[in-house]
Amino acid sequence: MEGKSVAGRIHDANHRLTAAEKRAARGLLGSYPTLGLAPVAEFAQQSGASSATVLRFVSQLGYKSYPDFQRALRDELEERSKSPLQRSTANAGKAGGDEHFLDHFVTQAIGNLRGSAALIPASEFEDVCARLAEAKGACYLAGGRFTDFLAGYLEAHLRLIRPGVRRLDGRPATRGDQLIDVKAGDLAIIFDVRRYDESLVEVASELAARRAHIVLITDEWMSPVSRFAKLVLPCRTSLERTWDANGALFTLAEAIIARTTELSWATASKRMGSIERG
Amino acid sequence: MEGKSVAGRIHDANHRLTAAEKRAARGLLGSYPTLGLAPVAEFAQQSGASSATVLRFVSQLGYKSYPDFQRALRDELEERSKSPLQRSTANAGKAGGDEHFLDHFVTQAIGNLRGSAALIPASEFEDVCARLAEAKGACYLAGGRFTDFLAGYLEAHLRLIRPGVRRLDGRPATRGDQLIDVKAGDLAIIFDVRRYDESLVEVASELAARRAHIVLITDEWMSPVSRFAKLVLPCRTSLERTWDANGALFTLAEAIIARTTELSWATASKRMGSIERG
DNA sequence: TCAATGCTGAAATCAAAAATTCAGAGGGGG
DNA sequence: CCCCCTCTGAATTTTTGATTTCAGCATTGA
Repeated sequence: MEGKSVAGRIHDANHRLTAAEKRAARGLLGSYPTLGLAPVAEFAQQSGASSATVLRFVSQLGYKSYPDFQRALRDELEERSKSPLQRSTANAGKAGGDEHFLDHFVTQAIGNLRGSAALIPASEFEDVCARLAEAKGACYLAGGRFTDFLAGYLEAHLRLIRPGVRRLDGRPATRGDQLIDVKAGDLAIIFDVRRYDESLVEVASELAARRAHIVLITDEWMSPVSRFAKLVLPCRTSLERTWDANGALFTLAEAIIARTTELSWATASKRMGSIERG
Repeated sequence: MEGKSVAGRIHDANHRLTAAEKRAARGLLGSYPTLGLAPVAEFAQQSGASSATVLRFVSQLGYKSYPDFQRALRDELEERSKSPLQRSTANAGKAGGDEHFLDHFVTQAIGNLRGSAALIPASEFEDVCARLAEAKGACYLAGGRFTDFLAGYLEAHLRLIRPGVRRLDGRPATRGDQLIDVKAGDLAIIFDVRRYDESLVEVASELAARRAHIVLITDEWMSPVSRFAKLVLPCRTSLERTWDANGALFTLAEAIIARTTELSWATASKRMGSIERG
């Protein structure tokens, strides 16, 4: 228990934590470790809890005082900058493989998330959500080889909060049928990332011809679909590996879901209620 | 002068500093920025100067108080951990709505990611990837209402790197057919999050009866499937909103894909190559 | 529905750290 | 060699922030 990292202790104590204490934990993990180095009052305010709760949280972690906890954070920080690579050899218990893989991967994913948030103008994001919330006309969804699952995920949620949601599947044979009802002003959300899908360009061009309002969710290298899109939301996906990471697109989809729900709460909540019961 | 880094200010002010103040500067630079985040007394002791000198030093740098100086250090630290492409776009917005929604959402998602990394033992993660890479026996995938798309995403990638990957769909009618070939030692990966899917428990129990090795990817509240699982990878999903966020599960899936690819590179790369060409 | 338990944050208390003061040390110039 | 000026850190004061307390609130279980 003594020599454990702060993040590790949060893990251990997780089940003991009360609701407000978890808020504190989340806040800290969200901007780690800086928030913990701030005075209690600021920590409290930033994480949406009271000072008292933060103190209780820290004490749950096993520190006997707040300054004690801060010292632990500083030590960790110091440790990390001393030995960039070998830091968590401390808890390198038993598994033979690369202990840090998950940590390292998650760090990169976080970088992509932050990068994406910076890449996407707030106004465009808001615009998309507002259009979805208005629920005028239909909303079509499509994705490429892998991103089709993102489209599916988004569709499954949007169906709950508004009517007129359809997914376009990839089969060229049925494309005509699927697009036949598209009207001017309908919304279309297309996911497309590198190794871009040619058929999506065709779909997009068809949608554009029918005056649909196309939103493109893509990677930093920009799918060619952007040519037809009214709004483009680019995400960072880079990874020093075989594959790119689409986690940022996924989180963007979830953000859209959350924001749209919020914007259309009055109607969406009723709708969801009736679906529950039905 | 205002927006300058602390280290930069030290450089600029260097000639103005007295002997003892330089000792303080040297100490801070020596373990930057940690020492500056400590209380004055400790800073003083560690750097071999008195508290008063440290305070004078800080004031020379242009900060109006010690806490003010510490805040600058924390801000710097936070800034540094932010992504390569950053703030310029962040504050460029002009939309009327909730400017910070996406930023805020992303911050929470990051918290969930970090929390998940802390929650998942490296050994279990490695174990799952190693089993996948071995490619002995078949690998079944299943998910619930929303998480089915995660299962699909994982499946689409795993198919590229190893044989014997199947997805179990939700229809009870075909369940018998799907499970008929399950053999002892086969791998099964099940996704299940809150509002847990009852049918998944049944599937899991059937799989367990056939001695499959069940891996469960779930949220912090633990799907009841855990009863049958050999390995559980829990992720943080909490959000102060209507829905939980599954971004951490998604990223975990991507991490599994990346790690498994790495572990089985010799065989996987050939396989992927032939799929490309075929 | 109502008690009981436990969680929560506002306010009061208390401790610690930051700021200030000042006597004396050190060092350079006369 | 001595005086004067500047720098320095111990001691003191003041301010800030950590801790505790407690009344109200929510949640759970009967």
